Amino acid sequence: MNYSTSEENYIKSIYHLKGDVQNVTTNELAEELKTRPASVTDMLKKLKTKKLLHYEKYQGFRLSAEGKKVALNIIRRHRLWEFFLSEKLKFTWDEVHEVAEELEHVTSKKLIDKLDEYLGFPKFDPHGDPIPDNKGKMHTATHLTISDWPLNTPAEVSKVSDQSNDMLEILKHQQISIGTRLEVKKHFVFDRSIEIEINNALPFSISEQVARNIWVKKPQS
Amino acid sequence: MNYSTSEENYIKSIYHLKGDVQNVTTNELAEELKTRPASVTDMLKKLKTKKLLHYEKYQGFRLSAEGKKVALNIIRRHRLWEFFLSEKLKFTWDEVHEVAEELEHVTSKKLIDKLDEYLGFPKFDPHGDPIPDNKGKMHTATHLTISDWPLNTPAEVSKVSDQSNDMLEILKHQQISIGTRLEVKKHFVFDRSIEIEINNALPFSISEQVARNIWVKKPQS
DNA sequence: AAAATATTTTAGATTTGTCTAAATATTTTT
DNA sequence: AAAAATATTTAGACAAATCTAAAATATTTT
Repeated sequence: MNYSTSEENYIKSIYHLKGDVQNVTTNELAEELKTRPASVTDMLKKLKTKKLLHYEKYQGFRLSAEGKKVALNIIRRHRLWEFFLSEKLKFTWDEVHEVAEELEHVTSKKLIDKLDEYLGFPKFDPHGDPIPDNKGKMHTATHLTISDWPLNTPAEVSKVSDQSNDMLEILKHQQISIGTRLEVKKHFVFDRSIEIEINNALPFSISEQVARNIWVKKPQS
Repeated sequence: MNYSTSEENYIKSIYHLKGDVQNVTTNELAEELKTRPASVTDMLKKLKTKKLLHYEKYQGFRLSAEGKKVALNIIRRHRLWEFFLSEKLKFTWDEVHEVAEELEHVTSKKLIDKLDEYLGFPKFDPHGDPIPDNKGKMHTATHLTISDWPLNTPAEVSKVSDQSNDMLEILKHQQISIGTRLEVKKHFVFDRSIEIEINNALPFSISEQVARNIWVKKPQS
């Protein structure tokens, strides 16, 4: 089933406001979409007949199972495009959203699955938000290894899986420890090594083996 | 200035039918766009007020300078996306058009210029059609592939792009080589295969894949 | 529990892009 | 050059998505 750009934007906004658990009110959604409550009511009646949401007059509404599926699919498209724009076309993190708002409405499933593959099945977009896979599953983890962390996005080291002396030797040498703040600057395709930057110092690279063992999360503040 | 998807499709079709030299008729355009003549008239009035074309009642219409600029921009977007889909996402040549029809309407100039750069400023799309640069300039090569050569017009083979053994086997079999004179007699819509005639002998057909690799020019004399 | 206030829905209008059917203009045929 | 055929435009309608203003319903306050 395909939906219009407008229908997709309503679905997406409902999901962003409350997921599929809580009821959303007409005014809230009007505010979010920068439209009028009357327009919201009109569209909701339409989405109800399409069984994308549960809706009782004056009682607010909530996404149905099908509605959630549709929402996750739109979010998948949006975030994959954001990743592409940032990683491949070198847009800065603050420029990607607007363009992705347009690209997300191109509905070819094949396009999105191939794009996903081309990008290496990324798990998070440049803002650190998780990207649903082609079955709608998302990594809820806020912890990732450096290898999966988005480029140019602040990170804080939270864990090191391999505690061997050999690993610790490298960490000590590079002055990396729990709590260290860093950013990933570059992914090298050839050997999947990674360049990181700490405290605005000169970036340096680490091998994939090392990167896969260093876990990071969004910094506290 | 931004135009709606529908307006863009009209502009693009006019350009495809006649460029900006000849007048296009209402029925031709209705046929091309799979719509009704009345709808064409409606849209043309609108495009006239936007100064994208010259239009006199009952006299047909032609793109204005501004209209041509818009058309070339849409074609640029379309062909860059086709190149991307084919080169990066590994779509086959026959799958790219449909998806590009959607992507071409995403209007961010920055997106397209960065995509162009990322792709290495390609000059031709996967079908061999030239891609306008960001100033609207296209490689207007006097050399064309057999697929683009006009019907019943003398041509001389100037180049063969694919020099693989498999390609050369076909050329040898059909007795085609650099300098061979031929005429294109027919285009088959179904598989875009092409019928050619050499030395007034019995015409025979070649596939699109082969035709796209054989370049021709006007014979010397 | 009634009044006041806030929220939501309905009724009716508007814009864009499309359509059918009828009217008008142009071109071709006789 | 008139009739017939063809092409184009106009008139009026419709669906989608939106809006304003008014009515209906729900919630909060007194």
